[in-house]
Amino acid sequence: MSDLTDSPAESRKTETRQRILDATLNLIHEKGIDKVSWRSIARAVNYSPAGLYEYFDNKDAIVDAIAQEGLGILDAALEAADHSQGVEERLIDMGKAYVRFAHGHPGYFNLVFSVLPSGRRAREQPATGAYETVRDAMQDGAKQGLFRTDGVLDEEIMAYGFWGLAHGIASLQITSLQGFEADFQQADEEVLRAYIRGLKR
Amino acid sequence: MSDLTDSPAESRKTETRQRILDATLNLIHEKGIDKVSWRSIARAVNYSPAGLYEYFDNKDAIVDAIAQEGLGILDAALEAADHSQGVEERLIDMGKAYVRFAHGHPGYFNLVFSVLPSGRRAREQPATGAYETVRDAMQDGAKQGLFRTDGVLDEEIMAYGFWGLAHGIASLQITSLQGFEADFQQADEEVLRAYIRGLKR
DNA sequence: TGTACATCAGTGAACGCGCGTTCACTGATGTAC
DNA sequence: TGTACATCAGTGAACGCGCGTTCACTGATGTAC
Repeated sequence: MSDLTDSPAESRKTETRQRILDATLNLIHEKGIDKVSWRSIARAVNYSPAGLYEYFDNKDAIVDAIAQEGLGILDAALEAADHSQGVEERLIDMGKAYVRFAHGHPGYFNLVFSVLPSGRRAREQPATGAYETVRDAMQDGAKQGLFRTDGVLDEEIMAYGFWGLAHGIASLQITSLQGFEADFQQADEEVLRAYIRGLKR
Repeated sequence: MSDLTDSPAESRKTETRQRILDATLNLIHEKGIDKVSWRSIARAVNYSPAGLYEYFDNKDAIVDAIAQEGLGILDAALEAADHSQGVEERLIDMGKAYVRFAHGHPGYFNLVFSVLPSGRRAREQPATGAYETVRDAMQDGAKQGLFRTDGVLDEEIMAYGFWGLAHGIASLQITSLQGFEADFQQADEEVLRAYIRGLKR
């Protein structure tokens, strides 16, 4: 993480920035993002509200930085899941990884994919990296002749649907279905497989 | 809407309640729910903040009432979409109706399906009525021998996946993909069909 | 090594603001006789 | 129909609170000579 060209002063600053980000993510987990105020962040890192301005210009800057971190984690998770043998297994693993990400980092997940509570739109094109990983796998499948290639149902749309399915079951699980007792892991695998089956020629 | 047994006084009260709900939904659309305060609702209906207490105990009560309305609309939309000939068409129509609901009523949609900004969980089991409409169609399909009936992939899981897919593409469209130029209607139909195809025996 | 000064990281008090809630109140409408 | 009273719908002022931001400040650390 620490850049070798950083002066000691710069790297201390970077560390503090990170401490602030970590504390804020914690607060988001605990209380929901709308209850997280500038002052509450300052309290969490034992600073005066004024002191925080040394590190960030405003709450949006902090939230944006956290969302970027979240995106990085998601990107990495999907890439890590992209190393199975066949195209189908790669896709299934990615779908599962997506859901696991939502469960493991609901704070990030909500931040990245919601209309932000501030009313601002979520980042411009969230998760483009992760999305491309999915689309690439779809393209591989199409190249191998695994999938239909109707005029309409191209790789882009196939990837869109897959992403939507993974996203949908993930967000249902962490919102409406939170607390439900069910073997979601198995159900998720089944429905992801069903979708892929439907793409085949 | 108005109950015939209501006294004039009671029905005036009901009307005012409705005016408050409508104004609040408007505010939610305009500014996002977290920016909607008790006082801003009062301002919107030209009441003093104190006057509102005649009609609702607090903001949560108002929001809950709106969420109930939203659920009613969604239930009705899915039921209305449930009148095509074959099971497959019924499902496709419902999926489209779901997405149309999200587009047409993003305020309701976010309210019903998000972790509420207040940090409260969304209502206990949102959209059970609408969900059951989907599951019933799945069951019909299974009864007719249209779908596989593996041990694992039962109607419940099929419905869960369908709901997740519709929910996922809907929420992507109104958040991350908002403003994108694409023929989502066609893409949605294709991916919904692909999923259903994957359920078939 | 010591001294003088500059920079840095952070403080504490203050500002004006919008919030939710309370309370005593008022003026209009409804009811009883 | 008129009068006396009760209820109703809503007001206005006040409360204490947490908020974001500013500003003059301080004490510690770093730098130059």
